[in-house]
Amino acid sequence: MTSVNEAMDLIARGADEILVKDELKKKLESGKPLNIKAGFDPTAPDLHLGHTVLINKLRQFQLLGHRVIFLIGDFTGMIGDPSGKSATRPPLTKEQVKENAESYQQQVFKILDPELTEVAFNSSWMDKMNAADVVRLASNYTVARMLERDDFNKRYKSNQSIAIHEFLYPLVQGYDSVALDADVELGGTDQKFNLLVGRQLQEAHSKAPQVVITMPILEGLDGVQKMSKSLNNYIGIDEAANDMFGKIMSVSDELMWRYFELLSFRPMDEIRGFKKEVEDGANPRDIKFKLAEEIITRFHDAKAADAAQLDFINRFSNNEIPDDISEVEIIVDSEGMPLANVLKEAGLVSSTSDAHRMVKQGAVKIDGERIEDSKQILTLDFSAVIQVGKRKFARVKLIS
RNA sequence: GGAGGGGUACUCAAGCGGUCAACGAGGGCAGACUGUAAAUCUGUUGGCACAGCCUUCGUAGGUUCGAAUCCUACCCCCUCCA
Repeated sequence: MTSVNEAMDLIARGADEILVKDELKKKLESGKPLNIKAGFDPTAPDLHLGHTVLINKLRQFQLLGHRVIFLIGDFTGMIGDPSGKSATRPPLTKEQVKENAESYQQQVFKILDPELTEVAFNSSWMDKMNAADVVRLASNYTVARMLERDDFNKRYKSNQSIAIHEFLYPLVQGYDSVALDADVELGGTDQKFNLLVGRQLQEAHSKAPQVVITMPILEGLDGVQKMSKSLNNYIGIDEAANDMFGKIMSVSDELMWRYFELLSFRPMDEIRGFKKEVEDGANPRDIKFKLAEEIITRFHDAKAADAAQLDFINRFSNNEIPDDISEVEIIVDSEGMPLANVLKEAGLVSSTSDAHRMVKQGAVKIDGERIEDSKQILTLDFSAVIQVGKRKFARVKLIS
């Protein structure tokens, strides 16, 4: 049985803020399993490691014996989170929401224990509200306090429009905490305001206010901007083991420690030990191997992790051609085809112009030999491994 | 409703009749060096039948031998006044 202090340490790991710490301690001391709430948008559930920072924290609560409520904001989805000023989203159909929710669970249960997770939809109580209920809910909060929120504030000051219904978003999210009897709610740092509204509404309903825990936004592979799909600096949890391995290895040494803190389940003491090893001269690469191995084991399995590591060493340390490369057959006529076009057809470059550039820069190899002429004609009997840059390979065969 | 400013490639940002496929910076990609780290240096960054040609500068027209640059209309954004 973990002590309350040990539990506090585990919960605090990587967290940005815990409001209010003493309240959390008291809740933990009660010895009762707590309701841990986290809300998710019902949109495209394509999770990457950045999202898992929060889910990892939920998992830690489960390990401590608490109950996680995975809340799908299907009702709030209709409003659209005004955080940041995104354009209005088209409302999702019931079927889409259901589909997304299922896909979510599938991905999330790679980390969470399904036995200790309750999935909830906020439409199940919001749909029952009538206009009078909504007015009553709205009476619990003031315009002045709404305008404290940073993005509302900016928009208000710069004379940009704020639709009234946008004020309802934090209120509904907060009401979810009332409906669920949440003891703790987790969210990203950008959710701080919304999470705090939950506290206020719980008090207005004569309930104990929830503890709010904000988790930092994980930096992407570049180490500067937040991990996101649109910035293409992410590691998706569905990615192939080899790709995951390579991407984790490309993380800078500095960022590696942050990934350890937020993505690894190793005890902090062990991680501090790794840090010491590196300071004493160990190759950071070998420590990074451990991080990659742990994460790939989580989303694939130990065997895949080992194979990925072996592949990585062969490919990049020993400069070998990987053996799982794709095979491409290209149909040509008797005249053959210029190399540049073959590269394009094989999907190794985006255009023939790009192909010419790559060859000029010495990035193209055929069976390991650097090529200098991008216009050379490849004929029907051609069959070889073509490489572009460090990581693009294809076994190319010309057929008629 | 009135006055002014602006829309340029992935982003920011020059250019304001030919020398502009469009300066510069960031980002991306590639090469060197490495541990596919960081830092650094170099090259590259619209397309194609690639020493040449074709299409790009909010949209549509027009002037001109020639327009991102001038004119007209339209769309969108911003600032100030009411």
